[in-house]
Amino acid sequence: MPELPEVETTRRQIAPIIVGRTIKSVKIHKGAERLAVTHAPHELEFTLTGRRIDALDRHGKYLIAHLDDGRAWVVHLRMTGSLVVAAVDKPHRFERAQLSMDDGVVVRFNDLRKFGTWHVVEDPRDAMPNVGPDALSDDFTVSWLREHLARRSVPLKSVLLDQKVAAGVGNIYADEACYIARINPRIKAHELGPRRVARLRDAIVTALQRSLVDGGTTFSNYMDGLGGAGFHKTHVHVFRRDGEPCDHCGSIIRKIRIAGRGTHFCPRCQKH
DNA sequence: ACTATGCCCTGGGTGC
DNA sequence: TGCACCCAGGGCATAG
Repeated sequence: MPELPEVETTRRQIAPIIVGRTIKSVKIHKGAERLAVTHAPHELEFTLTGRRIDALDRHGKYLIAHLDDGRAWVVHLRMTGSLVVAAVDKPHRFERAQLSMDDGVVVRFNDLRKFGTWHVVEDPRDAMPNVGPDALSDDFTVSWLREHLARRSVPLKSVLLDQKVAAGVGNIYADEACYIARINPRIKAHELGPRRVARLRDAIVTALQRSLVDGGTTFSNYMDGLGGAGFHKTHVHVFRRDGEPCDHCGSIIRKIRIAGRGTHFCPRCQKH
């Protein structure tokens, strides 16, 4: 699942290759029409064609390509998407769209489950209306987090998945952050005191930064901007490690369900 | 305003 | 080998 570290890894890899280049052609494949949110597929292809990419930014899990006509091409990889730059060779099994750049480089959008989205908008914020500060930005402060936790009575895990609260955090890093902060993901958000909120904020940043060093986490489908895998999986503490011993205390990692999401934690290190 | 639920989508895994 | 079923989950729509 591409979350902040995976999307940022992709951005860093493909930005040097596509920024400054002009899009020569775009093809959204049959069956992947839902990819195009703001336009009909052929209109979106037409809209992108001939545009130069002036910058490639990221906010939370969104990639934002700034175009030379002032608009923005906003890409979300959702569950199984990846944006891969590759020399021309045989297409990936789950390729849903393809761009050719003016220097011959081909950018492939692969997405097994077809949940990914493309917007072309005047203002990138129009494509991500419910998104708050990026979790690795200076705007993601302890006081911001405290404010949002204080008015929510749902489990902490649910709040951490809310992109309005911490853009870029998804299921993997919500679990990892709770583990690093030694907080039970089931605790009601408003029950967290100031000290633990501060610890949690640091743990979120730590979890994301550690993964970024490894190029993100690949469990099954995620591939980075060059078609490779992230290797943070080998450094994950709890996510999908249920049944295995905790790195710290040796207790068996448990898996429960919170807000419809698989949630992993150490019952001893994260008692409360 | 907050909370809960269902939907989208398809390969991989399991059980019979 | 085949078939039915369940699971994974980000973000949105909808209802309460």
